[in-house]
Amino acid sequence: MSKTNQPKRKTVRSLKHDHGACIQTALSRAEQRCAEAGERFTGLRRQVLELVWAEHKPAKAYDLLKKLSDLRSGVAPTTVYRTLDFLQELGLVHKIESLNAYVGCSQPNTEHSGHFLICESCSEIKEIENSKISAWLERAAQDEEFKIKTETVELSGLCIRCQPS
Amino acid sequence: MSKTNQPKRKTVRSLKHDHGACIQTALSRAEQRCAEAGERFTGLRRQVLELVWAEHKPAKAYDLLKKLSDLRSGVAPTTVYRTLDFLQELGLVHKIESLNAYVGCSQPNTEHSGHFLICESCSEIKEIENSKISAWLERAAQDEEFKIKTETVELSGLCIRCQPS
DNA sequence: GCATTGATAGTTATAATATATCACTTCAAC
DNA sequence: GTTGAAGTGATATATTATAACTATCAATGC
Repeated sequence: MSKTNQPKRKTVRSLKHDHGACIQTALSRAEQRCAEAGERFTGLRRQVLELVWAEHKPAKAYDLLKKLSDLRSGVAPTTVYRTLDFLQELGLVHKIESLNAYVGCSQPNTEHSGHFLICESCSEIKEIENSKISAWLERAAQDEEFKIKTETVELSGLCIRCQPS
Repeated sequence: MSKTNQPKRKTVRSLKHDHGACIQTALSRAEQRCAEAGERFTGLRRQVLELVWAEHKPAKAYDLLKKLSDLRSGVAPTTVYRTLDFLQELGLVHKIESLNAYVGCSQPNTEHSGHFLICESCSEIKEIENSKISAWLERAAQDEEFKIKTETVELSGLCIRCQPS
């Protein structure tokens, strides 16, 4: 066993990724986003967002409920769903429709629909920032004279680390 | 009131669209598809598919359950979900993840993920056949060296008939 | 201060969606 | 006609989500 003060490294991701900092960034962006919107970033909202960001994996509402119950009392489904709805409205989390689960948004300051790569093997989720996708989809919709309001784009498959070499 | 034998015209779509024929086409394609796959197109499967195709709108599992109960006895949730799963595996229906609902597939003979335009106003759903979308998404995924297996693309908004003029 | 008010959170109940499991039936192949 | 697999029936339960009402908190004007 190493005697260094390095934090434990458990996943491949963590080899390159300081997740503590990642969560802190998300929280301070959220604080900022709430301030802008004139909304309060309450203890409950902070705790739920922190739990959602605990991993780069989709968080299920009832799993959040269980974890949240360890942190405070009087937690019911409503508590979780209400808070997730709030966070969604501010663009702080996205719902993954194909999994009935939630992930933190990495770009809460820009207006956008989330587009996701979902690894079926390790469950990690990556939000792709490729704005061309929206432009392409708009174009396809225009062929039908359809006016898009929200885009659900969820691509399931294998991330680079889970592909057989 | 007209005295012709024309069927009643209730929706805008029906003015240009012979939906009876539309369902018949879907059913015979399904028969063909099952034969190819060495699967049986049973009465139950036919009835469920017919109900899914009743409208170009998403059909919810429990609504199908109710309607199916009028047609036969011993219908439970399992009956419906099992049959929908079967139809999905053969590519005869798609699930709309953002609505927890099902629509008939218009191209059951070609291998494809469904891409949908969903009107928030009239609920009509159109499957877009634009194969460029898949190519674009592949390209975006390749930037992350991600291997796509299934695509969920659901674009909600307003169809041409529901847009304010 | 403190009363008013709207936003936030707690509480209870229930609705909507989906799966597990086991038993019975049907049907096609032999 | 037997048999074995596929299909369906039946019962129970798990999972996901919302409704409706009450209590508390926190900002504001007085």
